[in-house]
Amino acid sequence: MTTDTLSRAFAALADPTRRDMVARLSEGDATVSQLAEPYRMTLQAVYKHLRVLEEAGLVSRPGGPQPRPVRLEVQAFDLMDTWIERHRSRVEQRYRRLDAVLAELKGDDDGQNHGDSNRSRSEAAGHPDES
Amino acid sequence: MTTDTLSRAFAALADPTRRDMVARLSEGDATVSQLAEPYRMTLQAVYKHLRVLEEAGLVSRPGGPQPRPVRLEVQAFDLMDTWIERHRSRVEQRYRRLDAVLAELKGDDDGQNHGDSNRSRSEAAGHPDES
DNA sequence: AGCACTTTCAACCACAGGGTTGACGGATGG
DNA sequence: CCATCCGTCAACCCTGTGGTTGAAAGTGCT
Repeated sequence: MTTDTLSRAFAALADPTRRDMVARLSEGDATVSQLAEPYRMTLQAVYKHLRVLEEAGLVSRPGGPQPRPVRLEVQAFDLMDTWIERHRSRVEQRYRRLDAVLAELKGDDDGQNHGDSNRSRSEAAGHPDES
Repeated sequence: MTTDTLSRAFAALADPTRRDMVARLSEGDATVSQLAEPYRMTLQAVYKHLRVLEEAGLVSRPGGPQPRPVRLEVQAFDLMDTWIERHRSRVEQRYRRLDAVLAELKGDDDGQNHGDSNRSRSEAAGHPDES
């Protein structure tokens, strides 16, 4: 309902069937029944999956209602991609910086980390936003 | 249970709270209680989220049991990233090829698409695998 | 109009998932 | 030893979701 696009996109791809549909759609558009054919579930179930993908913005349905084609929508992928990429890169940066620090003080300190190494709780961070 | 890693990874990131945790962990390791502090839910709830992230392979818990740190695990992100990237690129290739075809036969055919433009159901494709 | 086919809606069922409360093991510190 | 904080497990509630069946629309063909 109030769920944001990113959540819906990730949730949509959390299902193997849906991922398979996306995989097949990446090869070319298809109608609902064409999509449904390989699976052992009902056409209605497939249709429901389709709705999920649609509401996640991963898929669109252009054309008047008959053999209504289903088309992949790339932009939603970009959303997830940039999200993942942003945080992945942050971690890697942190690793690089840590390696630098380790190289800096070589091997003088004891190997034990006393747990409270990161006392930097500077920003309140009381906001579960997405930035 | 029998759910594959990719499904778990996507499902894990489908939750805003979990995504926020990942975002914060990308800035540095943290303990369970440190992680829990900003949210208005119980520590146990946060712990559960943590378990989800852990079973998805997005996070690891090194160190003996005391202020057990939580650490981001980048490799799982690579999994999702490559998946997304693979299919995104396929669609883009298709678009390029389609543009090429359109350019090829410029404007001779009628503008109406009779719906059954893609009769190419050549490959059986009856395999819901992940490849 | 009538028939066949494809898409869509609605009601229902079983189960996974986010959240809670309650209690328990294990280290830390008086 | 006893208090305490942290992490963890378990039972339970409620909602969301994947799947079903059954029935309705919309369109194409004769």
